[in-house]
Amino acid sequence: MAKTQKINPVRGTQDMYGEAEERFAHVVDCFEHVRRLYGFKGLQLPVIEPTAVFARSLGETTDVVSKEMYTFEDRGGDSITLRPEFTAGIARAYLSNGWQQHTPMKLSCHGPLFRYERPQKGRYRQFHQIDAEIIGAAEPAADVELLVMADQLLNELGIGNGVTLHLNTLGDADSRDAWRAGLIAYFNDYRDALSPESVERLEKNPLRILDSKDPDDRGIAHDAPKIDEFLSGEAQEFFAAVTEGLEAAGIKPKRDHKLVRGLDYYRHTAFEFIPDQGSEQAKKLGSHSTILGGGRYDGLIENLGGPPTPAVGWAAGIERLAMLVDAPEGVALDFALVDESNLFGNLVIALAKAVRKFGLSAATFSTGSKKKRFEKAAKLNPKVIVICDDYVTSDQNIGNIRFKVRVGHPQDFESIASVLDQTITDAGFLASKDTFDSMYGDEIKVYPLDV
RNA sequence: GCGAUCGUAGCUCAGUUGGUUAGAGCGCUGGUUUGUGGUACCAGAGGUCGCGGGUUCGGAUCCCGUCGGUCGCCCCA
Repeated sequence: MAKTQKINPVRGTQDMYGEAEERFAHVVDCFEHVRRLYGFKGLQLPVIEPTAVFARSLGETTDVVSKEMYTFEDRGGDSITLRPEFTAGIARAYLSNGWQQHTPMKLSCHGPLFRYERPQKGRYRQFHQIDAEIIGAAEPAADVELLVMADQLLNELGIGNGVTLHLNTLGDADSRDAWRAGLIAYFNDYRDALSPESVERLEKNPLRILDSKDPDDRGIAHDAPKIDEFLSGEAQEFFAAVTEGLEAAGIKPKRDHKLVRGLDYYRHTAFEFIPDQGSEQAKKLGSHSTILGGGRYDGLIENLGGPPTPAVGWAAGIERLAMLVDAPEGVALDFALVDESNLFGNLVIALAKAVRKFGLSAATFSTGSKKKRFEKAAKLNPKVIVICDDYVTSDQNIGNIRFKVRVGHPQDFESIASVLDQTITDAGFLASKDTFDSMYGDEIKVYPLDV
């Protein structure tokens, strides 16, 4: 038969297994824990949305919308898009369901997102984020709560050290527009000195010149007008309140005048948690090392046709966080049941079921040579290996099962001994502890109740 | 969309200036052995050297193309 061609995964997707999967799951578990501590409700949202949800909210001209979305027509002719981010879908759900009645709402979710980009380190076409939002809260305290929560999350993940909160304000709509105009005027004078990319940005997204990686651009950007020169009194007060709130929580942000956000709907607070240069964390990540970012998006829900509604939120890439997290300690298997029984074919099944009823994990090994069975069991490093061996005694009706307790976990010996005793009885056998005396070799004779 | 780099067994890789039947470790299968077993030893299976062309007496090795991975630019978490 001709060899069929190997099927490759879709570019930018990954199959997670083993340690990678455990790290990923650990990040999600930790997030679920922390968001509950702050009273955020969970959300499950569709992965597909009408294309308009993103086109309207993110801005038609952004790269995300113009060239990075997975958009297709379904069989009914509707334009459908695989969500490239969470915020817009959350806003849509808020409007679809009339959740105005519940404001302010503290919401969280996590799951896959899709962007048609060139994959590289820490960046995939199907990627995953955790996300937290507060909708319907105009006060700076909401921004602060979100940031305090993010800070706690990073600390509980064990990656808080070496990561700094970079904070900026984009002001209200008027401030932002004025700043933007000021930046365009400033950079226009340096047009010839700017990198080609930045000249293009001058047209499309002048704020982005500020965080250009080009050394020449950086020099020019250094003296660019700062948002502070354009902030309205109200915007200043708002930002001051956020800063003071963070101080009260013991968080020291770094004011970053060059921090902007890519998407159009951001107002006021903008922030990113970024690993310090040269830190261990920074080395593990690729070129773009922001691990958690967000801000206030008071204009978004209105863009989607809803009433003016203030909102703040952040999102973090799970893959990126997972790269930084120490691998969680594997949960050791409690019981490995090696089937060497000839008399009782289903012995290990009964024993395993009984063990699990105690809330202990059990795995059975019934295939391959007897040596292989044992080796496979031993490799999992279980707390105890039970060899279900038997032999016929003189009266032809009695089996004998040997138990061996591993040396690696002697501290568990007592509890395991008692569980074994009970388990064996539950499984329909009589245990006699005659020889169950030492930590090492340790046999129990077990007599089936009913053979 | 642009740039760099890599592509040899299931996995991680070695293959020297192109030269006889392409190697190792791990894993897998079987066996021997060690006082009751995770060890050690032996053996076996598994590769059209990403794919297609070219140069050559001869290509895993050189050239071109193509596909795929990785990293970077753009953008973003």
